[in-house]
Amino acid sequence: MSESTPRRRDVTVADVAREARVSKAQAARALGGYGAVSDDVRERVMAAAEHLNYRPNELARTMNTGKSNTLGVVVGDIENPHFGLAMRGISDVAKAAGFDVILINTSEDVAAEVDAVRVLLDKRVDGLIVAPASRGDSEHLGRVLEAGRPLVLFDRKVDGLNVDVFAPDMTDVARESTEQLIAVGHRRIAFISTVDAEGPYREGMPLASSQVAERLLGMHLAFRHAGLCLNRDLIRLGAGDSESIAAITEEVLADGATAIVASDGLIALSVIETIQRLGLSIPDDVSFLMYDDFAWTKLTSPPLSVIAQPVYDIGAAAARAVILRIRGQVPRTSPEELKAVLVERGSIGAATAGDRQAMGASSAR
Amino acid sequence: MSESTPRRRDVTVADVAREARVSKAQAARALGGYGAVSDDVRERVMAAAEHLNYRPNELARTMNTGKSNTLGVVVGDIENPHFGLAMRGISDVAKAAGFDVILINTSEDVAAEVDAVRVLLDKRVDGLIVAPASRGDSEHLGRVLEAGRPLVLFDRKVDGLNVDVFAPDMTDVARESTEQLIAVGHRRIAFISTVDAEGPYREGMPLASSQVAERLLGMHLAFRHAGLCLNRDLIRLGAGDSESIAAITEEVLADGATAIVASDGLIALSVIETIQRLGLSIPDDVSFLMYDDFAWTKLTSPPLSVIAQPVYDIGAAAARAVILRIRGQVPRTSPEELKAVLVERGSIGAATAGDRQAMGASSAR
DNA sequence: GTGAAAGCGCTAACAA
DNA sequence: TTGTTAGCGCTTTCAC
Repeated sequence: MSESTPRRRDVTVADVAREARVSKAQAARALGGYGAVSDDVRERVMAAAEHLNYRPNELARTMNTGKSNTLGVVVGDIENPHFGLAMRGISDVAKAAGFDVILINTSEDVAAEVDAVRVLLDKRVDGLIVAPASRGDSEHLGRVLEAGRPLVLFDRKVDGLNVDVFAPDMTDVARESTEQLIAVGHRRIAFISTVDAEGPYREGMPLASSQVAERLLGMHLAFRHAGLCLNRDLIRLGAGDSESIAAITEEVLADGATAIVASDGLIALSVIETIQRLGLSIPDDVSFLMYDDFAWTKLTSPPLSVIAQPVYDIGAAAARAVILRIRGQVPRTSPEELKAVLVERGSIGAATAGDRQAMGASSAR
Repeated sequence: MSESTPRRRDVTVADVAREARVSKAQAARALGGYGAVSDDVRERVMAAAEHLNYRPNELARTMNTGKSNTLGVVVGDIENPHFGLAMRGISDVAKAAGFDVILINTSEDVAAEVDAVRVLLDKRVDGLIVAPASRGDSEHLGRVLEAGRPLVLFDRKVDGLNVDVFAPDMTDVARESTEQLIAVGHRRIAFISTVDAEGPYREGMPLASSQVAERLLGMHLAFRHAGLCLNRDLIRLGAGDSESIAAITEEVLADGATAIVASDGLIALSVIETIQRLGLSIPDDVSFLMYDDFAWTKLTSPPLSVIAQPVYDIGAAAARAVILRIRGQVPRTSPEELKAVLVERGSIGAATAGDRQAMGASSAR
C-alpha cells in the first residue's frame, strides 16, 4: 500500500482536500468528525485520506482545541511493583475511556517531580495523576490547578491542596496490627522507614509521607489504648541503602525489639536478610510485619504477614476521578472502598521476653 | 469542590514583546535563545517574561521545529522490576542529556504496543526505545523508521528490522548453566515460560520472544554437546496464570524432572510455591534456576540461583544510542558489554536419580 | 452544506 | 542587530 508516499512531507488536510476536490475546511470537518458534512463529501474525503495514508497531526489538533486526550501520571518509583500495579489500574480505566496514558518517573526526587509536572503540563495532558514525593511541597501541584487542569493524588496526601486523594487511611490498620502485636506480648516494637526526617523521631513531627505519619499515629493509638508507652527510640526513619538498614536492624534488636515493622519492600528485604544473618528465627526470636503485599512474601519460610492495600483499585479510582473532572463532572469520592488490611501469614508470634533482651550486648549506644 | 479556575489565556511571546517594547521576533529570539539579540533587549525581554510569568508553549515550539526533546519508551510490563530498573537506566541517561522521558505500558499486548507507538509518534518524540512484545510484528516499528525517527530496541529482538538491539545474547549463559546442571547429574530438565506458541514445543519453532528462543537454543547446545538428548516434553510454553503454572509444575515433576528452570519471576513464584506445597525440598528433591535476579531471591531458603542480566546498563545503553542517533551520529554498538551471568546461590544440587524418576519418563538415550 | 479566511503560539526567511 | 512576513497543520468563525 505504501509505495507512493515514501519520505515526503507529511500528508495534511490540504492534500486530502485537494484529492477529494473539496475545501480544506470540509475535509477537516469530515476527518475530525465535527462540523456538518454531506455524506457524499465525507465519503470522498475518507477515500482520499485512505488513499494518501493520511494521519492527523495530533499536535496541531491539540494546539487548537487545548485537549490532548491524554492522562499524565507521575510516580516516584516505578521499580516498586506497588506503583506498577497502580499504573495498571490507571491504564485499564483510561484505555476504556479512550485516553492515552503517559508516565514520568521521578525517583522520589522533588525537583524531578516538579520537572515532570511541568513537562506533562507543557504537553497539554488533559489531567494529571500524581503520587506526590513530599507532603510539604505543593507549589508545582498548585500550578496544575491554576492552569485549569484536573489533578488527583494517589498513595499519599499533600498538605494544603484541595484535591481528591486516593489512598487508604492507614491509621486504623496500623492501630489494629499494633494491637495484635501487643496482644501477643510485644512491648518493644520497631518501625523502620526510608522516609527522611529532621533528627530523631518525636511524636507528631512533620513527615514527608502522609502514609508513614498515619502508620505511626496508629501505633501510638494502640499503645495508648493499651495503657502502654511506645518506645520512640525504636522508630527509625531515614533508613537509606541496605547497609544502613542492616545496621539499624541490628541496633533495634540489640535494643530489645521483639517485633520489627518494615515500612516497605526494600526495607523488608534488608531486615530479613539481617535477621537471617544473625541466626535469629522468625517468628520465634523476633516477629516481623511489613507494608505492601508482594508476591514473594508468600515464598519465605515462614511466609510473611503483611499489610495489603488495594493498589490496583486505588489506581483505577484515581483514573476514574480525573476523567470525570476532565469531563466537567464532580466525582463522588467514595474512598471508603479503599481499605488496607492486615494479612496474617506466619511471621508474627508471641514475644519472647527473656532471651535476647539479655544477649543484646553488641552495639547498644 | 475546586473553585473553577480563571480560564486566563496563557501569556504568549506577543504579550512579552509588548511589555518589553520590542518586536515579537526579538522577544521570541531572546526567549528561545536562538537568534542574535542585544544585551539590552534580552534583559528587557527576560524581565518582562519574569514579570508576566511567561511559560513557552512547547507544543507550538515542537510544531515548528519538529523536535520535542523527549524520548518515548514502550515496555510490556512495568510491574516487572526488570523493566523498572531498565527504565531507570534510560531516565538517568536521558536526564543527563537534557531529554524528558515518557513511558507507555502495553501489558504485553501487541495491539496496545501498536497504539503506544502511534501515540508517541503523534506526540513527536525525538526517538523511541521499545521492548517489543513480539518478534514477529514489526510493521508499526517499521513505520517509526519511515517517519524518520530514531528507534532502538531493548530486551528482545525483532525479525527483519534493521535497528540497534540492546539485549545480552542468552545463548551462552543458557548453555553454560545447562551444562552445569548436566554436570551434576540432571538429565530431565524442565523449562517453563509464559511465552505463547502454537502447539507443543519443537526445536526451532518460531517463538514470540527472541530471549526465550536463545535460552532454548543454549539448552539444546548443552545437551547436544554432552551427547544427550533434551526432552522436549519438559519444555512448557504458554504458561498463564498461577494455577496453570502450578499444574505444569506438577506435571513436569510427575514426568521425572529433576530440575526446573523458570523463565521469569512470575513463573518462579508459582513454581516454588508448588514445590513447597508438594513437600519437596530445593535442592535436595529438585533443583531450581530462574531468569532475572530479583532482590527477594536471596531471601528464600535456600537462596535461589539465578541468571542475571545487567538490566540498568541495558537501559542506559539503549538511551545513549537513541540520543546519538537523534543527534545524527551513529552509535558504535558495543553490546559485548551486556552479558548475562549465572549467579549460583544454592538452589542447584545434584540430581536425585532414584525416587521420582520411577514414575515418569521413557525415551531418550 | 460549503468555503474563505482568521487564528493557535511559535520559529524561520528575508529585508532593512 | 532588528522588524516584517510567512508559515507549521489544524480548528473555527462567519458569511454565502
